[in-house]
Amino acid sequence: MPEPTATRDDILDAAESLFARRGFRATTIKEIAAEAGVNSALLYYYFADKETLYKAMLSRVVESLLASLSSRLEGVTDPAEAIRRFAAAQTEAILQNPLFPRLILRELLDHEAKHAHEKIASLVGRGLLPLVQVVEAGQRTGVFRADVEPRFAAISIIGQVMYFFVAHPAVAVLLGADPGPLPPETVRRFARHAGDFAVHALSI
Amino acid sequence: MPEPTATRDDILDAAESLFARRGFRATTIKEIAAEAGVNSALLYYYFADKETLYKAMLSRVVESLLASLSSRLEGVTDPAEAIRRFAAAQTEAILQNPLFPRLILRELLDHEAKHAHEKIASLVGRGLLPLVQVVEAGQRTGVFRADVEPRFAAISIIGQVMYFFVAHPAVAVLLGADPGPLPPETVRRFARHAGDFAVHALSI
DNA sequence: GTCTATAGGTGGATAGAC
DNA sequence: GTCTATCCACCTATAGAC
Repeated sequence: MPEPTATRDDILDAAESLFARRGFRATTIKEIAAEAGVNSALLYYYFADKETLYKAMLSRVVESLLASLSSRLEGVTDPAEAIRRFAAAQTEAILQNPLFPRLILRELLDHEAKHAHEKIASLVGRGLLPLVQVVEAGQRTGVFRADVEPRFAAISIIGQVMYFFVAHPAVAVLLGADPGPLPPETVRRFARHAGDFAVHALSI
Repeated sequence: MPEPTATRDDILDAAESLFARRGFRATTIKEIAAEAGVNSALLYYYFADKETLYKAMLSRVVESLLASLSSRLEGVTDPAEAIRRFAAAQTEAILQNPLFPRLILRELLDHEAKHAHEKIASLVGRGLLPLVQVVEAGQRTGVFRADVEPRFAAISIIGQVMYFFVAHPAVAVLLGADPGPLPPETVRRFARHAGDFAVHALSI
């Protein structure tokens, strides 16, 4: 792990914003440099090439998301409460970094372009699997229906929220919202809805 | 609407496959021509430029999806049954054209690049809104909970299935599946799960 | 309708001064 | 560390022969 410097972080910030909004291929080194306020050649002092910069950016984002998620989920034991908390935590983490869903979805969509396969495994292991285990725990204690595939349930829970953010243009039209980002109240209302929706779906 | 010819359709087919797998910017005119088995200059005989080709491809896909969806949903009156049918219909339409979720998600992610804003409105009006109305109908007849925002519910229902397909690399890891596309039985099992999940979530 | 050839532009990456 | 200047590859799009 190379030690962070102010300039290096500026470059990573600019890369994060541009890669999220336009995608890997549509973002140029010169654009990133311009947004970071540095010369484009300087990017090659900090990163070997565009791909390496992309991977460094994605690592930083994924780590910060997983850290944010797990810090919000400590010490919850009741399964239903854990599901609601998960939806809320996922949403709060995204409100903190709104670029996150786009970066992950782009990575999933572009998986043929190899990019960063290990990061996906990391997200599954530390993001999806804990949720699967919560559902299984609820089934063991008898509060959740036994005829639900726990892994399918985890996909349903996470999918609702991810789709809400990624489909933002469609969601905004459906909700009749002004252009631009949705107000945080609306986003948090959806998060509560998603938690309720999942708990009702799972409960006996 | 230009009249279809065999060559034009070959080009659209190739464009569909490549744009879905790699995205707009990462796909080159020469690749599309090669996959269609024609010379790259020929693409400019049928389409004004790359953007026009992209829009024609997307229109064709969206129209065929909406047609496939609505043909599967005719004459269903019971709201719970309509929800289950919707999840199944969405899944069958995707099995018929597996590229569809990626194309739509890419379009949503790239909306800043203008591309085809009208197609999103069309998908909302003819894909999402009918689902909202089903939820509202169920609430009126008292079979669905009244304390659910129908538009949020529609997002949850569609989001589950879209995420399942788009997050395929993560889903495959979670399910411990072989590389490559998931077996149709697994996909249909998820579709049934998604329908059940939503109906349980909505029912009193 | 379909091809060859190529113009014109842009992007990733490097060399080397400061 | 940061910049200027530039090379080379590749991509979109057009001109024009067949």
